[in-house]
Amino acid sequence: MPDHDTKARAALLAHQMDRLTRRMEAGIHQRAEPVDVDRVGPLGGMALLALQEIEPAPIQGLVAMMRRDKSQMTRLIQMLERKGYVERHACATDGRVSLMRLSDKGRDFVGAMQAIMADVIGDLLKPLDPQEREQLTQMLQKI
Amino acid sequence: MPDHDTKARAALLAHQMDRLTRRMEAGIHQRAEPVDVDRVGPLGGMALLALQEIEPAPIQGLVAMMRRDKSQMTRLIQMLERKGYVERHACATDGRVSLMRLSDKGRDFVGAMQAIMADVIGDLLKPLDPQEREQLTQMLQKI
DNA sequence: AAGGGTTGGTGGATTTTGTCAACTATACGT
DNA sequence: ACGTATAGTTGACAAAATCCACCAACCCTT
Repeated sequence: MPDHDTKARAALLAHQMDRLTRRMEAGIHQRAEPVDVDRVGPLGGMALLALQEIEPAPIQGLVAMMRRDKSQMTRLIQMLERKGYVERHACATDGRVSLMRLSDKGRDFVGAMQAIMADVIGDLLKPLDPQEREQLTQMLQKI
Repeated sequence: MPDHDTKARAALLAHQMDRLTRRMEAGIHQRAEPVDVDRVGPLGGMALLALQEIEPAPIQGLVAMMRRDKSQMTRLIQMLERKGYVERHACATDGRVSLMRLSDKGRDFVGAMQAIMADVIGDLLKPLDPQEREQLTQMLQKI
């Protein structure tokens, strides 16, 4: 009965991912001093991390990268800008886009955030040996 | 500079997971006939899937499994019960707990849902050969 | 150069999820 | 019998997601 197995395994995978994500967030929330995650929110944190990879970038870049609705992204960025984590300036070659980049404050945040995440995730991945971890990221990369 | 690499890779992993989750949900949302996911919501769907694995179970069971707040689970189950997907009856040995199990309608839903998920996930995992898929679920299992 | 379709970004409104604290009632241990 | 722990519920609220309409700048094609 391979059919039943396949079906159950797909659901299992989704469940595992959800669970793992949840544990990550919980771990981060726990270890991050309130000062650090000082009201950027988990989503804002992810956005800053992502932005660091592609800056300078238009909102559309983040939308594609994070797969969120664009309206959600504009509001998120507005918030991050208000709080001084990102800066924006009009694009010279296209009047519609405004390019975002991290401010110094934003860059500091990203550094701290990465440290925390490395800590938390390293912890969660303890049951895996280094080689497996490498495999895991590579597999996810392929997808 | 191994330190910088490690930090970046942790963030990358989180990002990959988030992205993959998002793609799953999008895929499911796309292929599910509206009738099927007929207002149970993504979370409700996951809950039914999870419940199937452990029924009959108290709410506390789902709370542990899905790592959500108990109040959230209460309300979610109430909704699912109202709509006829789950049934509850008092536990004989413990007056505090009420055990949940899937109704026939709930069971039908789970079957349909699993089929869709197998489809969607099978699609997303296409870049991986069968052996790798096996590895992936096993790794996640370890965690 | 002028229209028509496309794309980047915003705003409004609503729903779904998530969080935190208080509270009831039953169970359990001593 | 008493204090404490546990299962479940409720209220209030914050955060995240979704959907739709909209503007303005772009890019065509004619």
